[in-house]
Amino acid sequence: MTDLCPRFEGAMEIISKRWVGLILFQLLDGTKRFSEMETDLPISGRLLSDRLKMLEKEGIVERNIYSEFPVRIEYSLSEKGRALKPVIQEIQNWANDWVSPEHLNENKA
Amino acid sequence: MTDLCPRFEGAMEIISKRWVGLILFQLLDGTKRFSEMETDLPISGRLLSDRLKMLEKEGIVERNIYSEFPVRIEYSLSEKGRALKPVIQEIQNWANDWVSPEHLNENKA
DNA sequence: CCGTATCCTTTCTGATACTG
DNA sequence: CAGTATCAGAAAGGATACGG
Repeated sequence: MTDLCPRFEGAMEIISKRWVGLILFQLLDGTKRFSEMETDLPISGRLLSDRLKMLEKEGIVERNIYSEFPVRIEYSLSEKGRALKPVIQEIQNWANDWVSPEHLNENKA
Repeated sequence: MTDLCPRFEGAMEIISKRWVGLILFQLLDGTKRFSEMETDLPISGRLLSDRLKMLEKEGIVERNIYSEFPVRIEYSLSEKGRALKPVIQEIQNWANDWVSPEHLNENKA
């Protein structure tokens, strides 16, 4: 079993991780700081931290530290991350065509 | 918090559900029977059943029953489901460019 | 063949509290 | 500000057995 396409599976494993889509969506808009992201996303700091670490490990997100005072840390997309733009774009297109804004929180069968 | 884009969030909630990507990938290839999918996917029958039911509820997958003998049941994509083809395609493109086939099972920090 | 029901284990999430 | 540690509850996942 399981041999659809190893690369595709690998990609899905990253992208389909919960919250990753929203994080990417946000970072495509530009560099962000931790607290900004935490404010704009519906997740706790711990989860955001987990995901950013994971995405950094995957080479999708870059973490830049500016030794000013106070220290500033910014997150942005790497080239690999920016390459996901078409994916996010297509999801957005599909969402516009097929998903109603009220959809959220309706999926408890 | 949370107001990136309700539609996008709704879309991500469906698409990023674990295994959904692989299921869509498979169905884009054509109509499939339950046992075929179970054989080709790395998930148990219970999960496959759950996901198909969810996708059917979302109007993405169609379930067709042919009253032959023995009864034959086939799954295929609805128009809404086929509209996801560009998304899957872009993920595939990204995977080809950026994901190594060995990637699987490396994400346990 | 095509599932559903149940049980049990693993993983994921979120709240809270605490460092540099 | 930018996280990490811990802990408990929720959700997801797999195995198995059974029904149409």
